This record gives sequence, structure tokens and C-alpha cells, in this order.
Amino acid sequence: MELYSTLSRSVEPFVTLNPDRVSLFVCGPTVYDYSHLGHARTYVAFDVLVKYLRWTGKEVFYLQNITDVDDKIINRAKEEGVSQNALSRKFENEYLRDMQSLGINAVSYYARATTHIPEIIDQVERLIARGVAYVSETGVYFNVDTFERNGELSGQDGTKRVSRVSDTSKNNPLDFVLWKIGEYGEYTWDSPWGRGRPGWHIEDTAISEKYFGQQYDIHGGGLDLIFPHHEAEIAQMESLEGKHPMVKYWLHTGFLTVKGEKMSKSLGNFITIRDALRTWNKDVLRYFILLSHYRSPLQATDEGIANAAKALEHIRAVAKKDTGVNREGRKAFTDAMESDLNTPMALAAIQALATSGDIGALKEFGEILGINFLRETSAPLSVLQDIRAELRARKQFDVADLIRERMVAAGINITDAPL
RNA sequence: GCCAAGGUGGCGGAGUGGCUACGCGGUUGACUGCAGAUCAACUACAUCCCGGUUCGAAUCCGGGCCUUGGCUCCA
Repeated sequence: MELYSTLSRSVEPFVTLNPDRVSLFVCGPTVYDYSHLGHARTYVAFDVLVKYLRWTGKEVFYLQNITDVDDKIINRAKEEGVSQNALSRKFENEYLRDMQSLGINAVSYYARATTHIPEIIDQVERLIARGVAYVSETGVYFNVDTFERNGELSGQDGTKRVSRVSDTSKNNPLDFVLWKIGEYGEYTWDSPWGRGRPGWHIEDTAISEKYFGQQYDIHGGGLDLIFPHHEAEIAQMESLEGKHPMVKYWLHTGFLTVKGEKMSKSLGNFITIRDALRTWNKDVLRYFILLSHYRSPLQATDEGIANAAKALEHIRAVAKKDTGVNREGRKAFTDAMESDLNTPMALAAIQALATSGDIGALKEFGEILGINFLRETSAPLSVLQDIRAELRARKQFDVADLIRERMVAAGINITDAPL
């Protein structure tokens, strides 16, 4: 398989540290609000990647963190007059529910920041001992000047960057916080530097180091996390013992946009996953998402999703009688997946597989993509179908049409073949 | 200002040198108890602009224009 890595800015053969095992870390959400389609896009992409890798026989440990200690959580909890714990547990559950309803179930383990405080403190201590972090009145900071590869991932030259954060307690405005000293309500812990709470970037490296060690295969997340978040992760992890690279394959998903703008909570132009699911089902949403490459920007429009829904319906309508294995079609599918997870091309192969009637492939590949390409036929449904076929054969069209009317009214799509 | 991604037919969206996917839409026909679906064929003046390399470029190189994003929290 070949994957594009942001680190090398090129497509590279995917070679794992262990031949049959893949370690993958994806940045999870900060749980202070409902998740939107932008999140869905990212997590569907990694869900498909992992399912595909597993299908090829790899054992994948897919780790995802949950950021449950953060300014936004503190503020939101205060606004709503609830505890930080209650708020973050609520939206964590809502997030997991949304993921489930989108068929995203490949994650091996979800790790919360707040349950890894000892690991975080330990890592900060080691960074201080290495001489790459320092303690000031307001907290512990990472000294970016000690890390020569700073800016490697984002391609930005640190010296030209203008920080918009003015903080006199930092040596260099680009230094980032590892531990914030202060009282932050219930989510405040004792530490060697005083009571406080962890910075954002350290939680990910503490968690990933615990489960994977200092080097692992893939790190994923949205394009918006490259700077500063992923840069900071690299600086922290690689400063521990100098192991490089922390991760060779950095996979970043493109933005979901609305009218040309990035969908985000701060812009207020977001559609929550649950709202989207009121109009469209998960198969349609996944099909829509996978219709464009994971790194490309994806424009969210009703027309676009409706288009995807029609295309999916077409596949289901065509895929009826099983005519056996379509070798070229199957190869086209795997070739596409091998090529940096080219799902648009893979879906083109699915079209061909449907037309040629390779039901087995549709079922198998449908599981990788998390999309049901076959019409559901439950037992009662097929009994009704049989009865209608019989009625039509006897030319009792009034009764047959009545059944059809009722079925359509109940939301069951039904079409007749010519007699 | 710096950095990044991107500009492909009516629309969505693939494609890193020649033969240009796939889908939606549109047209025509076939089939059809009706509705729908399906099948076949066609459609589509498409590759942001200007140079260059090449026998040949959407694809490589140079310049420009435009869009979006990052440089503050963000999937």
C-alpha cells in the first residue's frame, strides 16, 4: 500500500515498524459540544483505512484520544452550571453515539486525557530533565529553540512566524505550554510544579507513548492540526530520547466546507452528525464522504449528498443476481485502496462490480467501506414480495398495487420487474 | 507578510506524459398491466492564464491570476 505523508509531502510505500502490526493514533475530539460532519469526514476516512488494513491481514491497534480537559470545556461547564466531568462525559457519550450511528467502529481503544495524568506528569518531568523544558511562574514550557527540526511538518520557518500570543513568562513566544499552573476547578491536579492541568499537546504524546512507545506507524487527524498541535507532538516525543521519526506517516484529512468555508464550530456553519442523520442514513453519508479523496476539500451541499444517495440507490438496484466473481473489478477496487486510499476510484470499481453482478465482492468490500451495497431483504419482506409476484402473475393488480402503496408509505422502496 | 492545499465537462469527482475514469443530470431507444426501476446508445465546446521542455502535457518546468485553509482553539 502507498500512503501520502505530510512529513515527506509525497506518496510513499507503507512500511510498518512491525511487519504484521500497525500502530495508529488519531486525534480525537475535544468533548464540549456535538460533533459535526467535518468530524465525520475525518473519522470515516480513518475507519475505512483501518478496516482495509485489517482486511489485508494486518493487525491494527487504532488508538484515539479524547480531550476532556480544556479551556472550552471549563468555560462551557461554567456557562451551563455543570461540572466539567458531567459536561465532558456527556459529550464524550454523544460523540461515541454519533460514531456508532455512522458505522465507525474500528477504534481499538479510546484514551481520555484525564485518566492519564500520571503519564503526562512523568513525561513533563523527563522533558525538564532533558533540558528542553523550563518552569516559569505560570507553568512549564517547552523550549522550541532546543528542537532543531521545529517546523519540519508544517514547512514553516519558525523565525518568520509571528506569534499572536503575548505571554511574558515565556522565553520565546513560540514556546508552548506543557503544564498550566493554577486552579481550574475540579480538573486540577497536584504536580511537582504546583497544582494545575496539562497543556493540550502533551496529552497525546503521553498517551501514545504509553501504548506504543516513542515511535509508531501512523498519526492522523485533520489538516488544521498540523500546526501547532502535531509540530508540538513531534518536538515533545522526539526530545525524550532523540528517536526520529516519531511517526513516518502523517495522514491529514482535508476540510469539509460549506459555501467555500471550512465547517467549524467557531464559524457556526456546522451541521451536526445527528441532524444530518435525520435526513440521510449512514450509508448515504459514508458514500458521499468517500466519493472524494480524503485529502481533498469536500463541499457539503444537499445536492451533493442527494447525488450520492441516487448513485447508491442505483448500485443497489443493479446488484441483484449473482453472476460470480469479477476478477478485474475486484482488482480495480484493491488497486484503488492501495493507492493512498483512493476511495473515489474504489467506488468506481464498486459500480463495475455491481453492474457485473459480483455480489460477494459487494458484500465484502461493503464491509470495508462501511456501506451496505445490497438491498436489505428481511424474511417478512421477501414473503410480501413473493405474494405480490404471485398476485401480479394472476393479474390481480389492484391488490398488488395496494400492497405496493402501503410498502412505499412505510418507507420501503419497491420496484417491479416487467412481467 | 510567511506556509500549505487546490483550480478538470451543466454538477460532483478521479487521473503524474500519449488511448481521459466513475457518478448525477440531459437526449434517444428498448422493456413495461400501471408507477418506478433496469438495459442500450448518445451527450457533454472540460483540464485557470501565459510561456517553456517534448514527436506528444490536465499530467513535467518557470511566471502569473484566483479560491480555501494554517500562522490563536479547531477533525
